[in-house]
Amino acid sequence: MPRVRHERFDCSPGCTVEGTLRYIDGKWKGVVLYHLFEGTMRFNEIRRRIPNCTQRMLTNQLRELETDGLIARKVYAQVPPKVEYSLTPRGRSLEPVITALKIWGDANVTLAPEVPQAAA
Amino acid sequence: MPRVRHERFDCSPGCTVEGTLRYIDGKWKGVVLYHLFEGTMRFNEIRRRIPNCTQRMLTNQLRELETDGLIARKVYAQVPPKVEYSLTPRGRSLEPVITALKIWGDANVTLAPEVPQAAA
DNA sequence: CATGACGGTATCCTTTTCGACACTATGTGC
DNA sequence: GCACATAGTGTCGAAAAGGATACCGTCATG
Repeated sequence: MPRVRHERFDCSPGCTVEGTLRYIDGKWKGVVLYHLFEGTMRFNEIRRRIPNCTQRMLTNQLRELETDGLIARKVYAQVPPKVEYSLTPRGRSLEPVITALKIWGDANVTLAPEVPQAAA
Repeated sequence: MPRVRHERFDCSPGCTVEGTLRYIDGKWKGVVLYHLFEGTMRFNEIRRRIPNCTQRMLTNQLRELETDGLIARKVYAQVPPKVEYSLTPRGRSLEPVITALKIWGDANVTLAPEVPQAAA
């Protein structure tokens, strides 16, 4: 999330591209959305799927996604807390975008590029 | 561009999504790519299309895109300098991604949300 | 009583991003 | 001699992103 989420996007025709990016930018938002496409999930369920993301960051990203109307947060008033996250229709409409990102990434992003894999 | 471009993307299946984002993230990269899909352009040509972007930032973004192998930079050894930017095949392969971002943005990103458009 | 699971907060700190502004070199035009 | 255009670079500083760590309340389990 940049300092100002979206101020004016009529500056030039490509600006809606940036506009979309502002929504899915953020270190873990892409992955979170990707996982939520599988279905509703509880907080720790998501957390386990993204081990490198700290609890605070996950909370942050989820809150922002919620604020942006991409995901819904449902709290159950139970004693061991239970919170479920799911995509809103708006969030689900991002599926082609995430899919495009994943396809390109699978083809072009080298996994762990700098790691010399047990450089003997 | 986050602090580390891509360290390991094998952490979870959605990570290539983030991987792709790391390439097109950066305040103006999306727009720059978008404009370059139209064809080769000179520095100030791009600059004029993205008025809100400062010269330094544009140079930055172009350098990063070049480093990532998405665009090519051709310098003509002329006295009034002339530099042309164009997409590499790799950069061009991002077209479906940018297109998906633009489609979603056109449909979902409100232009200038806080501006009450001549609120009388 | 201590520990763990759940779903978070609060605080602190470092790194990154990005904007503003000035400065560069060279040739042309006035 | 001065300004202008091109395509930058350098430096500074503020703000934001993001990581580390500790803490919260409640209930169940051992």
